[in-house]
Amino acid sequence: MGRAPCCEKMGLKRGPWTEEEDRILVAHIERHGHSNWRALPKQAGLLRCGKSCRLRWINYLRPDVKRGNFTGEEEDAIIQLHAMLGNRWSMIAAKLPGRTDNEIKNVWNTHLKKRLESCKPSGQPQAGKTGAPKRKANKPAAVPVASAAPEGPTSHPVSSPEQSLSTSSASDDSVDNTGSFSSEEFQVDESFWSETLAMTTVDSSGSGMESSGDTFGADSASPSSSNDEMDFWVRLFMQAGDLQSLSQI
DNA sequence: AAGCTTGCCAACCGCAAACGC
DNA sequence: GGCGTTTGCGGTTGGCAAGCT
Repeated sequence: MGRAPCCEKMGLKRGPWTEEEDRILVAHIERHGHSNWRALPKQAGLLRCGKSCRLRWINYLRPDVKRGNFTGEEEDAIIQLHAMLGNRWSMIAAKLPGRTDNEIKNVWNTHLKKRLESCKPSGQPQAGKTGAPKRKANKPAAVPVASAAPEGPTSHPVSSPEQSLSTSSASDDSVDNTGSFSSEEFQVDESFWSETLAMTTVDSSGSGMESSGDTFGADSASPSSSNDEMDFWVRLFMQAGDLQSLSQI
């Protein structure tokens, strides 16, 4: 909001969107779609840059965007995914129907990160905070082991939902120091992600979550049920467990 | 009641990948 | 294959509201 303007110099508007602008953008996208963000504002008669329109649509105006507080399950999912993926917000968002990367990023930075830090010994670096390379699009396999399996014993890249933070207010210690999963014990490699993500997208039973690419399409299906979400996590954890066993052979 | 601090979140920027010619 | 343009992503900022002194 207060940086060097990129739109202002072209006479374009910046800052908070008005209801009128929202209406115009939604109406235009409903009628013509958004094949070309750059041309869209001009066609719609908006004094905004395409980037701004895109962001507004994705983060706020899309019909499938879920508003309101995050549920415990969603927070757990974010924590787990962040432990494995690092700051790949778009990938995390793809696994949380109705949530945007921006929203997840905000929740992480304002709530979850602090919560996580408060229950780990000082000096422990945050999972994936620095390790993840910036934007390796569509390449979950690129998750470096270092970020996928945080070094501290307090982080559990893959733990059961019961171990998750939001359900452990009285047992933060359990998240803990016992280290049932150490970085040596659990390492996520490329094949893990290829297989795991493929499993979630191609799941023929139909119980998997949506594919990461289509989850948020304006015309995508409605969000999956929480049962499906739980199913996803159960499968993910089981898969992780299987791979661990195999790696020890 | 007023001033100050802190937390939240919408929106912006820069960079890099993807795309098209 | 090279180059310019567009899109998407992650990091960061700053306005506002709530809480605190």
